[in-house]
Amino acid sequence: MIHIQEILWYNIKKGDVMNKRKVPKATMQRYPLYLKALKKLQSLGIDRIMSNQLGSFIDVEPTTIRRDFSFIGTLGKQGYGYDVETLIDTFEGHLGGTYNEKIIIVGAGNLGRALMNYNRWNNVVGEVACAFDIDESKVGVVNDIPVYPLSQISKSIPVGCRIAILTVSHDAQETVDKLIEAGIVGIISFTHDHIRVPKDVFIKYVDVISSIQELVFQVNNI
Amino acid sequence: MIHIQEILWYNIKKGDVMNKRKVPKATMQRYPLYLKALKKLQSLGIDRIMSNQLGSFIDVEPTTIRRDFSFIGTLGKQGYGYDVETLIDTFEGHLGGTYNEKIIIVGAGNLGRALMNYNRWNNVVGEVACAFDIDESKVGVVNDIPVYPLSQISKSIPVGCRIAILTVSHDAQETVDKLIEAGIVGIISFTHDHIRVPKDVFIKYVDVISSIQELVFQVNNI
DNA sequence: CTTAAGTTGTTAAATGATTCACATACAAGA
DNA sequence: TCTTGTATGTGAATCATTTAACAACTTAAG
Repeated sequence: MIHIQEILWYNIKKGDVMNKRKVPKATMQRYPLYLKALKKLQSLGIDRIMSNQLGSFIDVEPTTIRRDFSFIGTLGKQGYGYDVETLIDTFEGHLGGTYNEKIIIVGAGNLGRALMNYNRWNNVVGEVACAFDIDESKVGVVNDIPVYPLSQISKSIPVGCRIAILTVSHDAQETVDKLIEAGIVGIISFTHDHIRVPKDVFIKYVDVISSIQELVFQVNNI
Repeated sequence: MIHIQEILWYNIKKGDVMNKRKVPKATMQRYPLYLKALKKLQSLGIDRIMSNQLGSFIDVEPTTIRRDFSFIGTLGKQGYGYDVETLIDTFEGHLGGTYNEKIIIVGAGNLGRALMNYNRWNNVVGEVACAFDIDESKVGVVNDIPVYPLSQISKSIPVGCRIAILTVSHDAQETVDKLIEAGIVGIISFTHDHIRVPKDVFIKYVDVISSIQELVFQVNNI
């Protein structure tokens, strides 16, 4: 004899837990694009959108968009489309739009300072809390952001800080090891070096040179 | 009766022309990584390598590496491995290592100037020939690189220039349209805007904010 | 020369991602 | 309220990429 509670539990499990399928990597890479596009559309006064309109706006198949959205939940209404504001709120919740992500910059050279002067951090992912550099002469303040000596990382790293932007020009691996020890679990690396991290730490490369090389390859192989 | 020439022709065609399969996108994205790793290994004095050694160095399956390499040609020797110098030469040939790629930077603000001061362009993909900015007050010279008014793009763009780095903060789409008109076929965009290009033009985004958002999503969904 | 050990390049199998196709449900107008 | 048109969300099919498995070949040693 099967108890009603078992049936309910089974359905809940099946519907909520088991359906929480792993989000494909390719899908994750498109989420920031969706958010970007939706904000643009909102700023143009659009408050409701269909998957094929959004698709033609960003060159993604409507059906790909619908499937990508479905990993997050049931966001649209059949026969109606999607509410732009709802979508933006949902995506911001997942992509750091609570604006309380504390980010540190490691390496206060040309690029590091350019990033500190970049004025679009707030209201996008959070704020740059502070920076670090191994060179004591770089210590000080840039655009209201304090720069500390790298040796003080474990003392000066903000509470709850998980993400670091790496703009050092030397000893990248060594620096990353220190960051992980200090509790960092996500790294954006601007260096052209390959860095090894444990598999519970995520690293993403923002590498102009690799991008140009890939572009040259594409241009040469039409 | 079949003539010997037909057999030879058939074999050549089958082996050389038909096997020139289209390189997968995923593979293209790994080529710069391979080149980077190989150069590192060479600087450590390694002149011969096996696919599984390289694989464990960069966390890519050896069999993926071998397949990726096979799109370019027969680069290794069975029972021996790969000659590091040969690999580097081959990849450099495909990825702009002839160092004669003339690159322009469009937008001479903080980021644009930081890129001009970045001193690792030479001997990697080519050189930054010049820069452009819509703001006449930015015109001048930065790190020996001339900065021209954007209005002069069609006159001042170097002959044979195919690749532009976009670091403008406004009117990205409009600027890109001008670049394409001036003969640019590959664009690295640092802007956070979505840009539309004809399908014979390639665009790659180097976008800190999207990267951070993707990282936040990953960190939140372990 | 012959054999053993080892690594590539590639065919075939497995996994991952995209697109098709359609049942389902909502919206809007009569 | 009913009916019609429309857009979503999702199994099933297709396409793309990765991994496994192995034949073919190279080196090196006896």
